[in-house]
Amino acid sequence: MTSQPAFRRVEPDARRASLIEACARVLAREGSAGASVRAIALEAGVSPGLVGHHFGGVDALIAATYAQVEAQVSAALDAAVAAAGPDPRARLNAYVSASLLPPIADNALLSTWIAFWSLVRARPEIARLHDEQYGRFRAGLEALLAEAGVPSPALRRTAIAATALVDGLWLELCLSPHTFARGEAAQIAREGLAGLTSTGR
Amino acid sequence: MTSQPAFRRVEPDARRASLIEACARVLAREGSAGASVRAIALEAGVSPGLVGHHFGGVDALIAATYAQVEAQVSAALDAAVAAAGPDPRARLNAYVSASLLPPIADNALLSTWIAFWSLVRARPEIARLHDEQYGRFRAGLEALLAEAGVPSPALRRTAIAATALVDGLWLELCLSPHTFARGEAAQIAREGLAGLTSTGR
DNA sequence: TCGCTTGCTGAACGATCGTATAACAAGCGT
DNA sequence: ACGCTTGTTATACGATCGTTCAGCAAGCGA
Repeated sequence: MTSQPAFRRVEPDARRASLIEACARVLAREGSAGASVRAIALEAGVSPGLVGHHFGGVDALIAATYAQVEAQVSAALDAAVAAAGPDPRARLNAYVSASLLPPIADNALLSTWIAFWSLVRARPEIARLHDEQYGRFRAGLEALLAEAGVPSPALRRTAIAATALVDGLWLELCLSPHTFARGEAAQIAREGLAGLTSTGR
Repeated sequence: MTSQPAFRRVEPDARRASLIEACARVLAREGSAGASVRAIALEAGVSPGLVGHHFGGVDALIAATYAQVEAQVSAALDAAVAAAGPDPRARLNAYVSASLLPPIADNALLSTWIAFWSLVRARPEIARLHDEQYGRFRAGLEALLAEAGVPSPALRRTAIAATALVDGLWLELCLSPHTFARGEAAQIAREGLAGLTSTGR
């Protein structure tokens, strides 16, 4: 009778990725308060010591998870824009709509995102990542708005408003998912965007 | 030499109010993660045991703090609307602008609010309070929108969009206060509202 | 097949968490 | 002036937190 190995050795990059995924799942399920080293390690099926071994501390793991989630969202948005074709208005709509439809407007992803928000004020590293992410999101939106003919002076304010609209819908979608459905949120965002760009002059 | 009293006896209601204020300050300063019984008691200048004595547990204190902050915000918004006079459009603008100007768009208040958001998913009592608060905010907005001539079919969607716009601006105002100023946020909200109501048809 | 590298485990540490409770004392009523 | 009510303190308890580290073992290379 040959006993199976008590654990599997995995190369560091793969293990780090596995821990990041587990961290995202815990953040989604229990919020930032429940994202303890032990809970994450249990979720990943490894011992608690591994977090310190691969990331140095739980803060670095959470920051890495933020970076990875943000990269996923950015990639999905870029893909949606690319799939929308050349029409500027369609590309703009695709950017905003995609933010509020699967796979981005996924319950787990939104919960993870709000957990990050709650950490911004406490952890400077998370705050830095947030600023970068917000800047990127708004810059992408500004570029699409410019393509769509929004004049330069109104660009910044329109982009801020549209970002706020999307973030606010994300927030409510996450906090009380029964208030409205994902499809309705996307529709509201599309209509709202039309209003924001029409009077932005 | 007469030694001064080691502590002062205060009637329960006043002590509860004092603890609620201390809780709000801690939430604003350190976020939800830092709102421990001991930190709150230290902030209030009392012993940790008092929290359990007056509220039964820290969860009830946080819920009570939520309720009190929400009541303050509601009162301030109602006052702003009342001060705006009879014109429907002015009342609507006052409602939205007041949400993004002092004293509501105060750093401490916004930080407290985001701390509550981060607790919604973890604590059912907070989730219930949030649903009530969100419903009230949206209902007030719907009433003002109806006054301002927004047709009934578009009422719900427009109110959701406007609420999302305000929440999103709150969020960013709180997460990275250096991105834009409070006054700019109020201006963006006013312009955005004009756009939302013009094409909401 | 065996040694070596190293990913990994699991226990232990001190700090801090929320809560319960016995003892204390402030200050009003008599 | 003194007893009584009760608001308040201080301590203790068990659980859980993040982190550390000595040692085990997986699995590749020789």
